[in-house]
Amino acid sequence: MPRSSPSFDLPRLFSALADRTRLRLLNLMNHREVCVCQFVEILRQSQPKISRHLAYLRNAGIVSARREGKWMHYSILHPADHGAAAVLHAAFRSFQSDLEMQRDLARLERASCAPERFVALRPAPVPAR
Amino acid sequence: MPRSSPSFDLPRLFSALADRTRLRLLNLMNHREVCVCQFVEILRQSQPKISRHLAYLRNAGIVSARREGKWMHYSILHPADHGAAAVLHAAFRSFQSDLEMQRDLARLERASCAPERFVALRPAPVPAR
DNA sequence: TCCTCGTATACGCAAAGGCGAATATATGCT
DNA sequence: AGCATATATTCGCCTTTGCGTATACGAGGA
Repeated sequence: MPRSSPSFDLPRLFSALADRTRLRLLNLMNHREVCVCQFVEILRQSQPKISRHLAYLRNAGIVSARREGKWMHYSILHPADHGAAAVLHAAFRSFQSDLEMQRDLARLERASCAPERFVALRPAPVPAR
Repeated sequence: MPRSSPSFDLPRLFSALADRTRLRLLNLMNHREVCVCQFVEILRQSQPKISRHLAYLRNAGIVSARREGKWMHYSILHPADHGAAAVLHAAFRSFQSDLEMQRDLARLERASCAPERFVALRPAPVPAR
């Protein structure tokens, strides 16, 4: 039986949105490109977990990845389908009344991927032989 | 760790929308109350399957049920949260570009729960003893 | 080339979801 | 009470999802 639906795969889109961690990731990507290390630092979740959810969003076609040296930068990929884009937009708007989402955004303001900030915490170099 | 989110449970809402059968049910309930027998007839799916998905929507809080004699009538329960209501509204709008959804609505126009339509198909009465 | 860092994927497990088939519940009729 | 109809729930099975842990990959620097 043909689906006869030229439109977006809506259940797939909704599945991608049906997880709090993924919603937080999308919220951080709203209007800007975000690096994986920033996601990890802001959400305080393990790197594999973050990476897996980003892969899920990528497979759902609502996020794109760009490599820059060792770093991966993720950003929203707005669906071509108008209805799907509207759903995504409504989701973003709903984040405005969510305190945790706003807190995440505030932390993104200060977050930085620059590892120089942690130089002082590095272990002492191994003595030369 | 407190969620600190007074808003709607968005992942739960999106989970409820992450199934094509449930989206079709919601589409049929748009602007009108629909009887279970109509769902079964229009979607051509088994009654337990329809009933299970309706229960899922009920538990997610986006549908309400009303009993009328032997029949159960379901209708949309718009969320109080503005963001969640907007998401739901965007979902409904996206149905307009989906051929199967429009076909379902067209079938709803003709569908009726009245069993009188099938009187002619009933077996002959058992002869009196 | 080796090492390190940032990121992605594989593995094993537990929980959730979806389905068909069977069964239970509720209402109305006789 | 007994039966038929409309709907809901249960059960067993399979697939999917989410997670922690471990490991692989890929780029840059020594």
